[in-house]
Amino acid sequence: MVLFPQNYKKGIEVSRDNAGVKPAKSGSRAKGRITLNDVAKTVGVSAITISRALNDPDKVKPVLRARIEKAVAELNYVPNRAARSLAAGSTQTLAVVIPTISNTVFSNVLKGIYDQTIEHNYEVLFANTYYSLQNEEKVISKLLAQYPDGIITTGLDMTERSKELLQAANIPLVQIMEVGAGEVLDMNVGFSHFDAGASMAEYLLAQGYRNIGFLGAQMDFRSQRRMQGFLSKLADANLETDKYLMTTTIPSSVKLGGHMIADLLSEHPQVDAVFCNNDDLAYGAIFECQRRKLRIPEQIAIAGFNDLDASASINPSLTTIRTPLYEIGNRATELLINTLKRRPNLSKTLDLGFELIARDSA
Amino acid sequence: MVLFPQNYKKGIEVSRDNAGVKPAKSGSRAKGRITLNDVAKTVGVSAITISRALNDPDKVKPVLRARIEKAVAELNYVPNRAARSLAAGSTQTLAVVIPTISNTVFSNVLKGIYDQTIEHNYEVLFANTYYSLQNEEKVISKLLAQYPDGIITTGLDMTERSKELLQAANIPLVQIMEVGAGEVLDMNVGFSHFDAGASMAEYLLAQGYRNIGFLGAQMDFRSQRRMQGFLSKLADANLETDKYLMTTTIPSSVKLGGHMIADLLSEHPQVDAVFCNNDDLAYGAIFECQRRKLRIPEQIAIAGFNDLDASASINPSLTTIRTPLYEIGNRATELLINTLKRRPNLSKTLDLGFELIARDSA
DNA sequence: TTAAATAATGTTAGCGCTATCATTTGGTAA
DNA sequence: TTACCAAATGATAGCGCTAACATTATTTAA
Repeated sequence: MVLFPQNYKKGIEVSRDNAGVKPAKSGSRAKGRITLNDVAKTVGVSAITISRALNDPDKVKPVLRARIEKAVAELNYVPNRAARSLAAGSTQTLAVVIPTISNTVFSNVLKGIYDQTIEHNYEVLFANTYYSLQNEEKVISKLLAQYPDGIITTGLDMTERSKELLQAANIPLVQIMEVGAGEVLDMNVGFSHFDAGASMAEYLLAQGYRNIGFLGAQMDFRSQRRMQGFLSKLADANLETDKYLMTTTIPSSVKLGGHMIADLLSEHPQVDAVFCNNDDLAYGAIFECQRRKLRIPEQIAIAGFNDLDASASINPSLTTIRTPLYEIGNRATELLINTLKRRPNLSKTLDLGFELIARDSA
Repeated sequence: MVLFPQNYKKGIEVSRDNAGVKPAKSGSRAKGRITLNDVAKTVGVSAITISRALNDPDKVKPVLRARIEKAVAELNYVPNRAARSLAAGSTQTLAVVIPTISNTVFSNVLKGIYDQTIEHNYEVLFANTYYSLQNEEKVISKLLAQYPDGIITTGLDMTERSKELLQAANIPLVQIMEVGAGEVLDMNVGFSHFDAGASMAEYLLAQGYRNIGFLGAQMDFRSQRRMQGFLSKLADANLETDKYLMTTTIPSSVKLGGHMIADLLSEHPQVDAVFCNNDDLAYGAIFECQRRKLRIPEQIAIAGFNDLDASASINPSLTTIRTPLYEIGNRATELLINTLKRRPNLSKTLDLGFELIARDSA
């Protein structure tokens, strides 16, 4: 039978099967929850012994420990992390600042972070900046109020105030996604977006394309640097850089990719290759070209970025750049936890690179 | 200039531009951070006044408030939420339990949750169950240790122990994604997966398809109920239900969709329509059919579930069921926050429905 | 003008836990 | 036995903040 309490009011006593033990206080601030002291009274030992049994079991005799564990289970005791944090000065929490959770790129990164934290018994607090440095400043401030033991932020570009806050917090920090494109405050894990863009340009040039376009959505700092890397190689080859360039600050989506390539082609039908700054955009471009009966890559080549799930399966399969998203999250968290556990890191900066995956679309 | 502290050791003093004020204590537990008391001393008022200026600004005279805000900014003071939580008995934190963050479905739900929490100044703590009830039990226990003010869990199926823990926690709970398919512990937001499945079956039947297959990945409880709803309508129409059925517990992906339809077609080339339990799977199926030069929907119809970003753009555009993912997260959080703020909710259960989007693929 | 009401600020205690140091228990060697 | 040491457990204080009540300043009403 399950009866869920109808009333959550502070101090309201809710019936529980607690072996007769009731929460000690039900004053106005009491939450009516079982505390360490309740367990201690039940077992007949001091509170600190319960604390030890839970946090450092080896310090408590096995027999007593067993009794404590039994009482904890019976009373449904759940330690109060706020109290623990306050007393111990550590929250076992990591803060994560990403642009938006609803982008596959960052949900993959976050998964990498999550899997590492769960293994080391940390919690994850995340916040979205929605690609705004002002928002970032706000959420950093909010997250720091939770006194995380460490923090991960996205990108190397932030406001001076954000930097100040992070330094004043005096906790390890990993800036993720990008390396080699700005000031690093502490640690850094990612890859070079400039090089990634350049690498795709070189590939397309090597394939013989000469009227090469660029479609960019979102156009955050990293997108811009991918574009710069890309255009620098076109410039090196004495090709047009501005002519077939189309960017927007609208977030990337499949639909947007369709619209953008439509616009580009209506202005410049001679374009023979397009680098989309995100696979989503590239999917949309491919679909739109299909509708226009343009053969890919014969009439127009399409390339993407990130190597998302569908890229290997789409027709034609998408030439793209694989980025180590999960690994970035995972390794960044590893750096953080190593630092927190006073284990040395080989390096404060990890360039995890990228990989150009040549498939059929270009 | 930015110099990041090289040492995070407790109590180590790090130089800061703190207008001469140093953290009060640097004992072994002190984190070397500025506290309310430091601000109070700087401004020359009591700590509680600082607290009020920050939490309930109207209660402090504007002139004084301005001085306090200035001091807070100069000292880079960040309130300690653990201390606040402990003193106030509220953490301003909501816990979220979802199967996996790396599934677009749940990252959309989480975004809905996040956007609502940010507006009301709550924090989000999330955990993944990876579709395991045992994991769910563990993460619920871990999350409750943070004493969240409210909690959102996914689905109606959980272990007895999970239910016990949630009840003992005595905080508002919203079970999301599904309604009408099991015991609700407190509040409930979602839609009927059985009905959604049934609705797609009716549509396909109405279109005249008779050799109708089903491809199911992951096959968690909700997938199963979608399948049951779907098959029940096929049975009503006296059609085969088992013959063209293919399921796996492997997580859904585009690639998997391709493999599954390939397998299904090699066994049963007569299949004329397939309902994929996820759009990802449907994309993969469409791509594979294209490679086999099967005309969609003339030779084989494909339908999906969730109406993800690419579904409207793919060729042919995908007939699917649009599910209110963002809204589920958003409304569930709204219910939770209303409850926490003692505002009445019209209902403890919200059926947000679904919508069949008929496009070209079926 | 003075009392009463209200606004603004202060004092005190305590939220639930753990660091630190103190004490007790049990085991070992002399 | 006694002295000694390690292991196990306990007492105390305090982490940084806010609820509750107390006091003081300011405004308003009579």
